[in-house]
Amino acid sequence: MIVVTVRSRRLDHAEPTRRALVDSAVELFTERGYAGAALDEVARRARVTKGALYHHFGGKQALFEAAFEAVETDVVARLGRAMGEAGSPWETAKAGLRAFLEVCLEPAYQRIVVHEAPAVMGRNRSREADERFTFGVVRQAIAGLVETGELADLPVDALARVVFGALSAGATTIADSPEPHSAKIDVERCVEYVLEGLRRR
Amino acid sequence: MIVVTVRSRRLDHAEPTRRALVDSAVELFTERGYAGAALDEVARRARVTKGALYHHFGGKQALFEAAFEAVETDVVARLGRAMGEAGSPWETAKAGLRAFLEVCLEPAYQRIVVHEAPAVMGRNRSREADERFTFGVVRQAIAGLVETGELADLPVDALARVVFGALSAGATTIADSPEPHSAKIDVERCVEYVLEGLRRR
DNA sequence: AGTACGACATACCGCCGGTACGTACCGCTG
DNA sequence: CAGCGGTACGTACCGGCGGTATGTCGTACT
Repeated sequence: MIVVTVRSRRLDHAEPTRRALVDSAVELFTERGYAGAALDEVARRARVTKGALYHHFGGKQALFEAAFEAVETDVVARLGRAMGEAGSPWETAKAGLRAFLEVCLEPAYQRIVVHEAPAVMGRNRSREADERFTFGVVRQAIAGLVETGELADLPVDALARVVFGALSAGATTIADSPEPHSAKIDVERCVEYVLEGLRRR
Repeated sequence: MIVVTVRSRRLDHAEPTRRALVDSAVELFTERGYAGAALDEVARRARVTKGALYHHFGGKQALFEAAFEAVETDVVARLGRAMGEAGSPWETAKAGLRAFLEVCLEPAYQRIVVHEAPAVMGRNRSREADERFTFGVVRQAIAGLVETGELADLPVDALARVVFGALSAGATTIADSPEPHSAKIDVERCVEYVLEGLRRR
């Protein structure tokens, strides 16, 4: 039996508005944070009304999570490209590190994923979501290094969390620094030194 | 000239209500987060009205910052006691590390300081505030270790931020873990390994 | 005793998230 | 092609909550 799923033409109309809503949500949440962004204005920027918004999303929180996913999927894709070009596992990890620091400089990632998400979605939901995105990438890299014996034999989960925290803090430091350039040099030195210190010894 | 400042008896009445407000603010912000805590209920738990609240504080944000400071000062005091008993700088640092992980398990610190503060107070204000409290302690410890040559010669600011991030992430991991006990063992192993890796080599 | 001021209480406004309901348009069926 | 059901919105409204303006009571000071 062959089932041909025909995309309704109505969906061709519905999806663009949905995407427009997510886009303006990412914009406004980035600019003013979760509490500061009014749903009326999110809808206005997408040139629809709140009715449309509540048709596509369950509420403000659901809209935020959609924005969160949009940002994360984009980031993960770029991280994948940056790491795919490297050779050895160790080189891959370092390439990922640098790419991740770059990503953390972007306002949308900083505000939505790093700062607001834990408070808005709750710690557990935020953690679970991260698992499927950026943190998942870091975890994979760490796991690979531990398996191949490059890194010391430590519990992967805990190690990945600690390293991820160090990376995020470093990135935040760079982003908020009055002199991002020199700050980035300092942070990269520290992080690389930390990673070197983790090598099997 | 001798000036005797006589504490007005009115202040003896005003300060207890102020403290009661801060206390119930810490409670409610911990339970329901910043957005979920209604000022009316904060006042109600302190057995006053919103009028009293707005007499003592400029607004919700100011109240949050007062709660933030209350939590942090308490934590710093306990950290100081825990570290004062140790001998060498290295031992002091390790004692501080363990004490800090303990602190991070407390809901009030987790919710108010770690998760909500960056979003509520803004990243820069939150960073500046931290500087005067918990992060200041960590920074001091790191600076001491670098000066005495125990740690590698890295930029202190960046290093302190990275280590602080690693600690916070580790603590969050423990707090949110389904099995905090084993998680704590894992995290402590990782963090100690990271610190060992930072020793001058 | 009168007065000034601080420490609250009360009443009210405006914004915003959420809900209920109405409407236009599309695709399907007989 | 007429009628019908359902989807994709728009409109109108409610309620909660942060913030403000104003009133009141008690204390210290003269």
